[in-house]
Amino acid sequence: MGFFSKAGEHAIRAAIFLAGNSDASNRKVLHDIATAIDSPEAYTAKILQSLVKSGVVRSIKGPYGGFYMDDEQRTTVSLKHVITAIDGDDLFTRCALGLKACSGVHPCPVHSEMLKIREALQQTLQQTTMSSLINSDQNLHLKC
Amino acid sequence: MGFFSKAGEHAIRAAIFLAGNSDASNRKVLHDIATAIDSPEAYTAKILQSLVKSGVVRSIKGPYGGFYMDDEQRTTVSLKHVITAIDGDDLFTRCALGLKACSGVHPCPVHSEMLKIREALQQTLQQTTMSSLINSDQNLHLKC
DNA sequence: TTTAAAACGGATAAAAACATCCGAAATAAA
DNA sequence: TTTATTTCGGATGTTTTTATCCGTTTTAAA
Repeated sequence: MGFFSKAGEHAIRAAIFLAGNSDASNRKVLHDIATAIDSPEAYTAKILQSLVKSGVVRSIKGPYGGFYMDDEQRTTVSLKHVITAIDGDDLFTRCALGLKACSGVHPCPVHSEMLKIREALQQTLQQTTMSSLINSDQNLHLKC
Repeated sequence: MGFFSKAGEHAIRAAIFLAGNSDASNRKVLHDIATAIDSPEAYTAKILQSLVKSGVVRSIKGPYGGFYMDDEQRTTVSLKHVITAIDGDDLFTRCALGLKACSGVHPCPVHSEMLKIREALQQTLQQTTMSSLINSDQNLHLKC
């Protein structure tokens, strides 16, 4: 895979879609989200449930319910929040060679090289909030 | 997972071990490699076969045979060669959101952000040759 | 209060990644 | 030439990830 798992990719697309196309009084229903981001509906349901639990999006049950992202989440939630909610933090913490004991005091042969990349990635994902994404590009495309 | 698949992690450890502990007249046998890098033996066999096919290491069959890395490979082979031999180039080419049509002219919402990280990673992996690794650290530890 | 629409949660299924097994081919030494 | 040692390659098994299914819960409207 690339940087993220497939579930993580679905999650980011779903989060961006909700950031740009929903709010507390304009909820989106699972079917519409899955269609908009071109992801399998049932699997997207699971992923959205995880995002709700981790506070990335909100949901309301019953008729006229659905998923949405509120203004606070749009400004607070970063790509790092989204991806760690689904993939965990292996990308930021796991030794590139898979060594359990790898650390600053006991580094693997590629430790310092990878640390730089890792920190650049982490910083980019942290500073990329949902609002920064939807403001920088009003024509977000999330499928195909 | 982290940046690389588990197979990719095994592969890098194996390549570094052979770079630092073998040459054309000092081959290492599968069992010793697997032990040295703390990887499952049978699976390591498969991975080594891929590395042989892609020219990262060499092998000789029969008694007194084994795997090794020659001087040319030590200076030529980079971490990028090793990892692409096992994981392919998804890490360098796949859209972070999994969009098929993502590209410079039709970018996904995180295209430019991820491109920078991707290029930094690619450059780091390309310039990190096997010889640079074993020269910079004579006490490579590859297990635990 | 009944009905219908939606998310929720647990069970199951399919695909991919991870890993093992074993016979075949190569080859060095006895 | 026989034997033993090693990699090679195909088949198989296991685990994790990806994905689906379906009954339950919530809740708004009729």
